[in-house]
Amino acid sequence: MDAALELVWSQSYGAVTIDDICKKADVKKGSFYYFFDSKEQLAVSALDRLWNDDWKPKMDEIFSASVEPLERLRTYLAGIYRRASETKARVGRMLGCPVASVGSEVGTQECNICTKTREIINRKRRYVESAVREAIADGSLEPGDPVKRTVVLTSFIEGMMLQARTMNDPEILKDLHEMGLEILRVKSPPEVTLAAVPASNS
Amino acid sequence: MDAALELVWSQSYGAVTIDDICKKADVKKGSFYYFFDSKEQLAVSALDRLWNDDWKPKMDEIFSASVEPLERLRTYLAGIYRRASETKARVGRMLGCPVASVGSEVGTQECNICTKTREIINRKRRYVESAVREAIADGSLEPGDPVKRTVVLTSFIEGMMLQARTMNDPEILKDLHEMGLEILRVKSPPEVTLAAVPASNS
DNA sequence: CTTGATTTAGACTAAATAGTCAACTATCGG
DNA sequence: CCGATAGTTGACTATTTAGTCTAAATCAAG
Repeated sequence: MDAALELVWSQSYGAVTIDDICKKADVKKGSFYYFFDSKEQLAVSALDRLWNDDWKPKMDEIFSASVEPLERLRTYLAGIYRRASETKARVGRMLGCPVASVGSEVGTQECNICTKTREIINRKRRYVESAVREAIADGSLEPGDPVKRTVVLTSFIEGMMLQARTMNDPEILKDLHEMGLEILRVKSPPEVTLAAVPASNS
Repeated sequence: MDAALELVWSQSYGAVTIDDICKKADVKKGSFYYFFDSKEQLAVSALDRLWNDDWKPKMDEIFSASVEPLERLRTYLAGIYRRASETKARVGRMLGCPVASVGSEVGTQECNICTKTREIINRKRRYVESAVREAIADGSLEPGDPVKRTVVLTSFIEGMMLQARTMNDPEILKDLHEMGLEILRVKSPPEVTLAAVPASNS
């Protein structure tokens, strides 16, 4: 599953063959088919694992209720550019969001992968939405519909990631944090925002 | 090229084979290789044609200098949901932006397709950017950096399209127009905006 | 019509790919 | 140590796929 994720993330779902995955994982085809029926089933399992073992814990930490809602969003936004840069430094490529990439690629085919990517995207969104709702309620964001505000923010983020991947340039994400806060309509002026930034590395 | 575009758009670049394209175009392999060296070269030609024969004329019309800058942006935004719905009605699927989909899929491979998708995305952006710049200059948008404003808007749009494709639901784009104007920071209140809409079908 | 150039057809090869299978090996509870 | 279960292996088949090649067909101009 790790090998499959890496390959699919750095290339695309369609470009990766079962032979590639077996080679990368140093496993023979027979072993592969002992555990999985097909590439599709493997992809679903791998995405499921990605969510449960990697993303969910991280999201639970970032969006912990012990942190102020606006601060959660700040931390989330700041992490995007940081992780993209790290990945680019590690693999030499701007990779973007694997779930969005795969989701877009197979989204027209109504396979099991679609169900899984949709599920993960919706789960992720829920974290953002509840933080946005709370932040609007506690007055740290301008009043408005939290659902729409979340749609705008998450679409913006996905669009930025998509573009960074297409252009192979993580630097496109440099101002994502700042732009994201602007989209969110933070009440306090940017000067105050800037002064508050050091607190985000807690 | 038409057959290739249709297939790649409705599925993905990796999922479409030369045989598929030949079958769809009702052409034999020998003919294909008489005109093209490979699937990649065909894709580049097809994307180039898509831009020159389809997108560029449309963009030139929408972003005509004879129209007020804000009005250009309005028309552009309104067209996205409309066309997505039409396509969904025609092919039964929410397809999104073919250039963005292909660009994301092959973006990590540094092939000729990448160059072409990047070129098209940049060209498209220039239309939006100049309209945003003019709209800020003439006071119909709040003051700010037109480049950043454009990045935010286009990323938002691409993110929405990506999501609509992943979810196979064009209705996600229903409020794109309104949300886009909010992101653009239109100066006049939404009531006035609403009253001005009928003028957009000119 | 004739000729030469362009285009098409379809059979062909070689490689890649998905998927199968029976034999083999490791592990683990008793 | 035994037997059983779980896991591994590599060779195997069938299919798909990219790409080639030659002969036939079409076309355009004199």
